[in-house]
Amino acid sequence: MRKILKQNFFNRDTKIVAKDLLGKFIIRKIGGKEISAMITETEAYDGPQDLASHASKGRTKRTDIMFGHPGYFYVYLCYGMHYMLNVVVGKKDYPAAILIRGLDKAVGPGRVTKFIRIDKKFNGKIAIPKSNLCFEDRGVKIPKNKIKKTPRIGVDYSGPVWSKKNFRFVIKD
DNA sequence: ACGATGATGAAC
DNA sequence: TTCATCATCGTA
Repeated sequence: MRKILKQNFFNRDTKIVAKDLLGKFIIRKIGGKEISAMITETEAYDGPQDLASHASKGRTKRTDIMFGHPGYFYVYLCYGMHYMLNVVVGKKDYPAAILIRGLDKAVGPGRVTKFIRIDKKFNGKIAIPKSNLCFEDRGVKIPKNKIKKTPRIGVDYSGPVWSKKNFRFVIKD
């Protein structure tokens, strides 16, 4: 019996969900085949005040998805060549999302989307079992002392407060 | 160390 | 309509 993560998994505190996603598997169905990999690195983008988050610009056509219901994907193009895969968390009207930065088979957010073949068509889609992109709990538990917290990558522009927050979560080793 | 490459948001 | 900027990566 497979345990695909339900929408309520994402309707919790951003940092808790970011930590809990470590050790979970991302499932990508292409045709009859399935690609899966364990999540090893995440980053939290939490709330309208977070200057590193696109949502700090307010509600725009781009950020609208982050203000919506949890469990939806936010995918956008960065540096003109890499798609970033995020999943929206928290209750409706509270803008927050988690960036999937690394898998056991692909390290770096641009490589992640290349590896599981994500593009902007996934923006606004929901992570449910029948979707061709969702998350699964395979019973892997990551003990607390195996989780490393660090500042987020590539967000120096967000100022001394937000760029220094330990919102990045990595499995050690 | 740096260039590729395009969507976004803000200013004009 | 134009402009600076960017949640990165591969090559050097």
